[in-house]
Amino acid sequence: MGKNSERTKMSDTVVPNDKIRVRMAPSPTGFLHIGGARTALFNWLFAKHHNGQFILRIDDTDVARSTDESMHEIYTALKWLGLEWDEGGDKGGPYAPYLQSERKTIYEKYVTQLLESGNAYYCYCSTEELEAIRKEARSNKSTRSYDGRCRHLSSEATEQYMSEGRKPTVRIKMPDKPIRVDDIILGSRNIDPATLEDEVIVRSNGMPNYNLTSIIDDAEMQITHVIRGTEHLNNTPKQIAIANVLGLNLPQFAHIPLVLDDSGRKLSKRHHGDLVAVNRYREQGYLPEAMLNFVARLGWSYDDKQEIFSVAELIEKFDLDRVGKSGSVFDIKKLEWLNAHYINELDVSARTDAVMSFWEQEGLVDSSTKRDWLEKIVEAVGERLTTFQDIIPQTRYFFTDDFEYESKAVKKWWGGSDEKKEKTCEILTNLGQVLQEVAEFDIETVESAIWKYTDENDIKRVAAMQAMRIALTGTSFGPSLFDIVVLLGRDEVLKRIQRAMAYLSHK
RNA sequence: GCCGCUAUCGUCUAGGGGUUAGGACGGAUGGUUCUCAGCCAUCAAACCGGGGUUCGAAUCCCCGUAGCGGUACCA
Repeated sequence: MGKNSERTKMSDTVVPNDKIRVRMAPSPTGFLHIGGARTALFNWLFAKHHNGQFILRIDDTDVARSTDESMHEIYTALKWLGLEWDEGGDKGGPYAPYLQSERKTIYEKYVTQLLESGNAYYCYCSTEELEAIRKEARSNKSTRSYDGRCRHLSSEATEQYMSEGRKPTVRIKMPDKPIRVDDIILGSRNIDPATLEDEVIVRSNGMPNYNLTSIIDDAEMQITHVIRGTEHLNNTPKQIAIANVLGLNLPQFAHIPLVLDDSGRKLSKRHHGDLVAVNRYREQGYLPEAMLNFVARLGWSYDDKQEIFSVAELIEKFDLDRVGKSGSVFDIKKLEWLNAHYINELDVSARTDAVMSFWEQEGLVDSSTKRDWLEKIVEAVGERLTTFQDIIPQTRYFFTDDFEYESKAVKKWWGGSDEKKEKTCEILTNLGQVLQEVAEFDIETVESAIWKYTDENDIKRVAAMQAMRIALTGTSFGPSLFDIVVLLGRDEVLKRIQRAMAYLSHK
């Protein structure tokens, strides 16, 4: 497999009897966005493909920003996508609890160990002091922004700080030997210890930090592979250093490239708002299959022929060795194409089910609306839906005649001049007459009657049809007009033709 | 500033010393039809730059450049 052979080898180093365990570890500080969904998907696919386990851990050590609401939104999004987890979240499991905020005593044990072995120390620097240190380091072109000055605090200094009431943080002492980082996707490298600084591992409020909790939990929860975004790449050596000192087993790492916006920046809640929220796509009438298929192809490919992958195929074919190294732009056009594809694979009944809530939301249908009729509407709409919410603009006129005539359409097909309008009125009148007299109001009869009229009177089919289409729907495009006519019914059609003629003669 | 990662059509990507550099989305054109969508056909569109290595480089190496990520008592 060419360039990826090295990676393949690395992922194959997993002992086959070892059950693969991966995790998704979101921080509940907002909704799940496209990038997070992809991280979840890659983890989930990797687990499913290798018959392993997918764990959902909630990294909520940031008390100030974490919310319960966010956590539940993440659950909803993940469940909608069908990325069910084997352990964790609201589900529990053998390594419970899975909320880091509930695992404090576990971390405390390790922190004590670190402190006692001299691998961590208290740091009394204030935020302001830290900032000054950083500024200084920057102007000195230093490779780190904290100089480790509290490593060797005298007991007098410590007492002094304590008497001032300062609450210390705990910092990890970084090693002075290079750290080797092996990454399944990115390969191996050695990190110069001069670039590693003594990270804060416990906040002054007593809450431990990500770099500590993450690697501890990965070990405690027997995680074999950490698959996460490359924004964590620089955290990895720090976490490895901590694990080494603690004697923890290391997972294998696989950093997946970022999902970017169309100007090449990382997708984030902060900059892109809920434009990138997974739940929003659900609300807009996207199908989870489309979303999954789309997101899977961001950074992963199978070969040069296949774009459409069912979930089962994804599970069968996905592996880390075909994940690329460079970021990928989120292209909504492609998502739309995929969504249309998956919608069109649904039968009429399933499509009707899917579309129902949108109609209901708009107050267009209620329990008395006939299912049979609705299905026929969906059938008439055919392959015109990109998302389910498209059903509203495309079918509103079936339920109400309270619509405006589109001015562009009016101008083009009803006529800009009085003369043309008169002609249109004449056609409409005759069409109304034809429809009035037609014996059976079904598609075949209506169609042949109309064609008979146009052809015998030397009227262009398009002109007649478009004139009537606007009268019936207000727009110049949509399903087959015969479908519309029959679905609307004779009375409604005649009524709308009357209304159109009134409009034409008054203007 | 410092550290790191990355680099094939506009976008997602295949390929990986010798290819007409392939596919898909999007775009354009034509066909089909009562319109639109769809479908079918066709077209335009790419190896970041410079040096090496080599008979031959988009592919390997080096150096640039650019973009991005990180640089928090966020994750």
